[in-house]
Amino acid sequence: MSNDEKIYQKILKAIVEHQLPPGARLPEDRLSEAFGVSRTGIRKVLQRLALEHFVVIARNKGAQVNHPSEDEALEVLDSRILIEPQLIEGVQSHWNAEQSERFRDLVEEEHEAEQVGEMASSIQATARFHYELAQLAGNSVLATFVEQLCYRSSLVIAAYGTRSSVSCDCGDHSQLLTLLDEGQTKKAQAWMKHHLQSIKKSLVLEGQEEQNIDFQRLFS
Amino acid sequence: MSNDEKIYQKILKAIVEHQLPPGARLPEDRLSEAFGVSRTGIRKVLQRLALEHFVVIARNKGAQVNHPSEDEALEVLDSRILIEPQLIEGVQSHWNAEQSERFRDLVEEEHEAEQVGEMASSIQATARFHYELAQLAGNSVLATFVEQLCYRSSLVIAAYGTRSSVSCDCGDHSQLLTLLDEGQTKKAQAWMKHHLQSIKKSLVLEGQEEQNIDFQRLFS
DNA sequence: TCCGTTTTAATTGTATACAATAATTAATAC
DNA sequence: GTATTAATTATTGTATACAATTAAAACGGA
Repeated sequence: MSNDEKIYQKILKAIVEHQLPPGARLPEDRLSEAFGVSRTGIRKVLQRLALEHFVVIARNKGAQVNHPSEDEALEVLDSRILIEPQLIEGVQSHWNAEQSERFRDLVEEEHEAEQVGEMASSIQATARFHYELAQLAGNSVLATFVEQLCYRSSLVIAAYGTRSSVSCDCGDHSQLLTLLDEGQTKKAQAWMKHHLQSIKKSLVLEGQEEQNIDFQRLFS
Repeated sequence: MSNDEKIYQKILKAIVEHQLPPGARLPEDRLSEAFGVSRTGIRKVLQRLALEHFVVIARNKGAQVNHPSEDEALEVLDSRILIEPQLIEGVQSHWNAEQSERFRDLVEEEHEAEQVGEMASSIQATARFHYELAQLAGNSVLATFVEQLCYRSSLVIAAYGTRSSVSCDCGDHSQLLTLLDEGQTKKAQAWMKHHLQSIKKSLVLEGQEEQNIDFQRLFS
């Protein structure tokens, strides 16, 4: 893996794991000395992150972690609701014992992270479950798009998520695996749709956005 | 629009209109003198085009117009087949006389370009019809993705297309507009699916070669 | 002529310098 | 003391220089 790619991965990880919260500034020189490269390499990475909507770059003002709008948040989830259930069919056709075991390991990782209370790795593992499943459907163009949507979802959850956004109350991913094991494609599709919809519902879209503080009253 | 953006648009246009054929090399210094900027700006644009799969960059070997593999070609079309029909519902709900007229104008442009035999603008207009329709569905995340898929389709057609890939034999886009006018959502969905499938079928999957390009004249 | 090696040229990778712009602080007038 | 302006600092935008790498040409021996 190239050096640029490693830097990209590290920053992206920090963003989706909420170590760099939405709105955090990302000055080029600070990053360049942190990673031990010149600004040139950092700029390249930031441009990429901007194209993928993980950061926003304002001319002459630099980059900061994207704080998705409410519209963007909903659209990201809606996109997943439209695509991911449709991929189940392809997943089912590639399903076998080996895959089943591999994904159960992933679910196990999710559980462990959640038990220990490590929000960061829990989010990471959950996203990974979804986009590795997408890869199995056999269309890498769509799989890449879903992967990006999963990461963007992490950012959305950072901005608007609640506890149940991470470990949603419709049950865990192992239920889906069981349905796939049993060859119940339709039910698996329905499960996936419901799963994503419940994540969407768990978002709280209000409050912290633009709170216009009335200093007059506050200090009178 | 920033200067970078203008350069990006021009190169992208040249690619999707087949003036820069798949496989064409894009040396940084040649482009930088053609556009009158330093290599820095050109590199930025090339990186973006690479992320969007319009060019491929090989380390120490530079960029060239992507020649999509057969797999990629099929996956791009399959992605559209999966997504675009699903957007019809949202399109229908936003449909009105004004939109109808706007899209009929677009179809008119397609016809004119085709009459004159201008492959380039014909391809451009056809892509535009599809992604502007996608925008109407009300999900800008998906619309952006569909837009990219449409442009990538132009590249696929450059590599594997035939005459009927651009002006497909299942009839023109005005048929879809009529269905939308009549509120026949299901039929419109089916039409869209069939339309994209017939484009996919029109591809002939085998290869060809490259040539030499005068960047100075192309971009002056 | 053909093949392999060596040398040369062309091209990209990375760092740095300087200019342009925005943000912050200091200064001044009222 | 406050508000407005000026000066300073910090940060990004762009071009260029040089190193690293690859591709191409020249060369020599069989």
